[in-house]
Amino acid sequence: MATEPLILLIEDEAPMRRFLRAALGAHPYRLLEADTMRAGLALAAGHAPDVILLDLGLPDGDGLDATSRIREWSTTPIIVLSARGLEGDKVAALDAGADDYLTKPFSVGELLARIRVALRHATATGKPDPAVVVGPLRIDLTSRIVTVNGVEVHLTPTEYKLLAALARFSGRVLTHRQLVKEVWGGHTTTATQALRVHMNQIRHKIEANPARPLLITTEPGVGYRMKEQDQEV
Amino acid sequence: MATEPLILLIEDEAPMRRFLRAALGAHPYRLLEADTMRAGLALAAGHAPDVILLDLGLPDGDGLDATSRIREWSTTPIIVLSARGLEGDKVAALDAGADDYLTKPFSVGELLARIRVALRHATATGKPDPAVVVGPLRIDLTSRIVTVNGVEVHLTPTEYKLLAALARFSGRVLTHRQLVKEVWGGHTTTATQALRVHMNQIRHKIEANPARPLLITTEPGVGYRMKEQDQEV
DNA sequence: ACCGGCGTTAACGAATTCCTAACGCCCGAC
DNA sequence: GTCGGGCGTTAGGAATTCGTTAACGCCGGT
Repeated sequence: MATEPLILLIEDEAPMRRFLRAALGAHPYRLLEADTMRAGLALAAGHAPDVILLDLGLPDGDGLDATSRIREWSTTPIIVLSARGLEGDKVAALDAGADDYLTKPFSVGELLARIRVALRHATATGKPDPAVVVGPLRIDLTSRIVTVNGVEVHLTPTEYKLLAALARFSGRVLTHRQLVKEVWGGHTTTATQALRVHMNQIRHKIEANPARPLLITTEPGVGYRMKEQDQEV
Repeated sequence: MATEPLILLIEDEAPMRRFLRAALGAHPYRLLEADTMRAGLALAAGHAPDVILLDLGLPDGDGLDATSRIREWSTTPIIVLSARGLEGDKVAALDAGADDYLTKPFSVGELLARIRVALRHATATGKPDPAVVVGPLRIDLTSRIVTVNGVEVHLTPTEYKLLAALARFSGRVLTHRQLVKEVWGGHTTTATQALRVHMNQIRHKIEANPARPLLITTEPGVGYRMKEQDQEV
């Protein structure tokens, strides 16, 4: 955040965009606008905004889905703006990864205050690095590229999800249940054997000696753990 | 967050406290209650809760003032609960350092979701994990890593469960029955002999002289006790 | 229709973990 | 002095878990 904080507004209704543009314009913020989910995701990935204001009622996609997609690689604060104020909607959005939820119509002052809260969090969190580096292994969570000693390795979708989940909590143990939930999503229960197979595949792709894994160790009876991320500067 | 997240509730009205106690009780949270601002500040300082729920309408002090006071030394998420829903109140509270603001009456589901958001932030802040440290022994309860003199020690699942239970109550005696309940879960009763075996294994792994245990002492006829943890900084 | 990549399940050897049993020790009770 | 209970210690076999390979079905592209 070298200059003014950058705010990404994803909203399809032009009047609302005008309104927010005017409200934010009076403050030292730079504004980025998108009127579709697709464009919003592209801007989020390309410009690394400091806060995202997301309207749930987009025509070309589910806002909850967008939230989870962004959360796969970024911790940028997301403030949801929605016309629907039911408890279920709020809970679903917050659990999908949103940081706040405002019901339309909202007051500008409150929105600005909540944006300030979000920015405060962002600076306190520091710079969430988009890449996890552990020894020779490097996982770029934004571009989905995994390299070992600089050479790119190809991972299948589930392999990547598994590795990314471990990377996001590098240094900590993830139980079998947590991993299954991260990769397959909550409801499945009998995937614990598939887990071992995929882990084996991953190890053959990233470990120097797959029989003696150093990067991803197994905690018998509990789960797996990726070695702690290398210390940054 | 060694075990369940600790939530501090600062609220003067007994019915509301009862209500929240019931709502939170159904979830894996530990609850701390205060009915005055003074008591709340003391508990916040003494117990380092993971989330603070703060009612603004306390009789013995201004909630905004309390928020700023806490923010002087802590970044613990503060969720304000207030009967007043005016924009000015919200902005003032959020700018004073609160992280969220809920207007009474609020739905329980939304409160719980916003608590989860707050807890998510707390873990993402990247502060070093809280650990129990007793002499050369260090037990990181979140990443599940045990070290002695800095070198990592491998523990089997039951060994770890046993050690973690003792660590959580370090300084206090845990009876055989309590330990069996912690490790095997409530119903089993004839595991008191297995207890001795596992304790023996643990001692060989963490004690300098397993025959003269210093870290985990046995209270004859009662149970075991881990030496009190070193004073934190 | 063929083929290759992918996800899942099955099967089996190997390693790990867990419990029970057995024995020796210490210490208080009688 | 001796008995008995609580505890520490060790060993062995049962049970669980893990790693590994092979096979099967699915799907998209050619």
